[in-house]
Amino acid sequence: MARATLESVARHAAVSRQTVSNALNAPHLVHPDTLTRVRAAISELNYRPHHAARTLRTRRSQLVGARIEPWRDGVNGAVLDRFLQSLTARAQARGQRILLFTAEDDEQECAHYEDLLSGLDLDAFVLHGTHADDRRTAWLAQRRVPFVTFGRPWGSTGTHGWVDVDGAEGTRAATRHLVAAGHRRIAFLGWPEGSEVGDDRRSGWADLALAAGLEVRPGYDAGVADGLGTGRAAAAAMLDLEVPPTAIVCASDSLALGAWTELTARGLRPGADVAVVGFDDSTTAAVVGLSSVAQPLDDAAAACLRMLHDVLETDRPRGGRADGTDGPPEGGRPGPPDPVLLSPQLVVRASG
Amino acid sequence: MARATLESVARHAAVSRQTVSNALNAPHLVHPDTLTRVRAAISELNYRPHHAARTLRTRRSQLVGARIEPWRDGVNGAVLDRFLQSLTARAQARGQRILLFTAEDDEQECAHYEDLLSGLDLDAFVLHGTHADDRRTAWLAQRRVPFVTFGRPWGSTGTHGWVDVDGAEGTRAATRHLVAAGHRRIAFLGWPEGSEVGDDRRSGWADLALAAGLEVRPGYDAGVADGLGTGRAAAAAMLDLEVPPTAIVCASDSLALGAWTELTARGLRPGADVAVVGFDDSTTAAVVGLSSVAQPLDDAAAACLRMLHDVLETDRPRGGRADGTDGPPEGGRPGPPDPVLLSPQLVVRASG
DNA sequence: TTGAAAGCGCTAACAA
DNA sequence: TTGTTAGCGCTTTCAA
Repeated sequence: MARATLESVARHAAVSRQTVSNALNAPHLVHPDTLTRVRAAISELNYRPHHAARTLRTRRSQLVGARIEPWRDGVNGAVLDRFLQSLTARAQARGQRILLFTAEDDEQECAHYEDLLSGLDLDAFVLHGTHADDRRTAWLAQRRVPFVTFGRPWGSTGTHGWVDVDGAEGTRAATRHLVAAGHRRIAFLGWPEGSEVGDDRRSGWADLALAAGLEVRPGYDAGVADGLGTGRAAAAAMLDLEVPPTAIVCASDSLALGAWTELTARGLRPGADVAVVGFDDSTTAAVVGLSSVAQPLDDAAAACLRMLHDVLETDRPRGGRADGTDGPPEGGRPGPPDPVLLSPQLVVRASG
Repeated sequence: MARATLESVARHAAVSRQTVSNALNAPHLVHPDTLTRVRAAISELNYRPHHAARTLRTRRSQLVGARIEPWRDGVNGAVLDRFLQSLTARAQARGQRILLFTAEDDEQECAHYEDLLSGLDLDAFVLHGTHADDRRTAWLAQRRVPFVTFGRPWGSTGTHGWVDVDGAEGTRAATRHLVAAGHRRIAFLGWPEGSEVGDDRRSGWADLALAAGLEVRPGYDAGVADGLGTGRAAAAAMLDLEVPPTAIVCASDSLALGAWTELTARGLRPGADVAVVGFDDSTTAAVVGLSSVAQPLDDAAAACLRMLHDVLETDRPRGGRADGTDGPPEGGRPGPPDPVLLSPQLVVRASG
C-alpha cells in the first residue's frame, strides 16, 4: 500500500491540505466537525506526517544527540548505559528520539557536533562527563546550539543548563550511616586530588568526619587512579597501618571492589570485620553484596529533557530564511535555566 | 554566519546547483577542473548538504533503528550495551547513524516500527533477541522493510539476513578446556529447556561430554531461571550430591556468579576446588576472576552493518512517487544474504 | 474558519 | 559535461 500523504488525506476528507495540517498542529483553529472528519480520514488512511518534509519546513527534527562511550572502565561504564536507557525512554515519551554518536575525545566530539548539526540538523545535545574548561560547552554555547549537560560546569561560571547528582551528599550519607553503625575510624579511598567529581566525593566524607569528630589518622585518605588493582593495593596499605580503619568509603565501585577483594583475600568479611561502601551502585556491587551510593539516573534523564524543552522553547527557530534575515529575539537573551542538583541514595547491603 | 546552501555554493563556483550536487554524489560525471572549483567553494563556505532535504528527495535517511533494553538482568544487560557501542561506532564510520528506541515487548516494538518508519523514515533496523515465531521479523519482512537480526531465526525458516554467535561452540570450548585440565565430572548449569539460546548452549556441553566420555551423573544438568539466587541454589544442590561435580559450565555469568558465591560461602575456592565457567564475559566476571565465554560483539556489529548494506543495495528505493506507480523490481526478489555465525572465545581466569 | 500560493534544500529526469 | 525544470511533503503567509 502506498504511503498516505497529507494531500491524500485532504482529498479523502474533502478539505484543503492546510486544514489537515492545522488539524494536526493547531487543532484549536479547526471547526470541530471538520476536525472529526479530518481525523477519521487520517486514521482510515493510517497517515503519518513525513518527518523529513516537516523538518525541512520547520527546522526542527525532534532529534537529540548523545554520545555513547567506548567501554572504558569495566565496572562503572554501566552508569552511562543506564542513563542512556532512561534518556531514550523519556525522550520517546515526549516525541523526541535519541541519536547516538561516539568520539574519542572532546575535540573529536566537537567535530561531530559540526557534522551532526549542519548535516543532520539535530535540535539539541545532551552532554555528559563535563569538566573544567570544557571546550564542548564553549563550542556549543558560542554557536548558540541548544544543549544541557549531565554534570555541572565544574569551575567555570556555567552559562548553560545542567543536571547533576550531589556526590558529596552521597559520601556524606555513607559516612553518616557508618558512624551510626558505631564506626569511628572511617577512611576514604578515592582518586588523586584534582578531579572535580573525585574531590566532590571526598569532600562529603571530609565534611562529616570533621563534624562528627572522627578519628582521621594519616593514611586514612588515599588517592589512586580508578581501578580494581589500585583499589586493592590502597586498601591493603590501609589495613597494614598500625591502627587500621574499621570502615572505608570509596569514590567508586571499582575501588570498593578492589578493597572488597583484598578483605576477602585476607579472610576478613566485608561488613562484619571491615565495612566498605562503594559509589554508583553497579551491578557488580549488587552481586557481591557491596553497599553503594546509587545515582538517580532516571530522574536525571527526565530533568535533562525537561530542561532541554525549556531551552528549545526559549531559543526558538534559529534559522528562518537561510539568508539570516530574522532579527534578534525580542527582549535580549534570557539566562540559562536553573540547574538541578539531585540527591543520590545509599543502598545498604552486607558490606556496610 | 548563515548556513551555506547548495545554491550559494553554486553561485560561488559559478556553476549550476545540479553540478554541485553531482560533485558531491557523482563526481565522475563532473569535469576535473569544475570539480576542483566546486570543492573549493564547498570548503570555503563550509557547506554541508541538508539532511532533511536530501532525505525528502532520495527517500534515504541513513538512520538505522535499534532498541535499547530496559535494564533487566543485572549482570548480562551489559552485552547489549557493548553491542550498541560497537554498532554506533561502525555505523558512524559508514556515514550512518543509530537511532534508539525502547519497547516493553515485541508487540510494542512493532508499533514503534510503524511510527519510526512512516513518521521518521528510517532506512532499516537491527534487531536483537530473536526467538521462534518472532512477530517482529514477520512484521518487517511482510512490509519489505530492510533489516538484519543479531540472533538467528530460531526454528523458523529464516528468510532474512542474520548474524549470530555460536553458543554451542562456546560451551564446547569451555568443557574441552576443563577436560584438558583433568576434570571428568563436569556439570551444566543452565536455563530450563525450551529457550533457544539456552538449549544451544547446553548442547555444546552435552556434545562434548558424550564425545569425551565424561561421567555425567543425575543432577549434573540443571535448568533454572536466570539469576544469581537461582544459580546459587542450583549449585548448592549439585555440591550436595553424593558424588558432586568438580567443574560447572554455566549458560550465563549470572548463574556462574551464583555458583561462585555458593562456593565462596562454603569456603571453597573457585578454580582450585571446583571450577566454574560463565558465559558473556561480563565485567563482573572480570572483577571476580570468573572464566567466561566472550562473544565477539564488535565483529557482530560490523557484520550486521555489512549485511544491512547489501540488503539496502538490493532492495533499492522503495517509494518513488507516492502514488506507487513504480513497477516491480526487475528479475524478481533476490534471496536473503548468507547468514554469519561467529565463534565466541573462552577467557580463562582464576575460576577455571 | 478555510483555502491558495509559495518555498524549505535537495536530486531525478531530461534537454542542451 | 552542464544546465533547466519539476517536485519530494510539509508548513507559513496571506487572502478569502
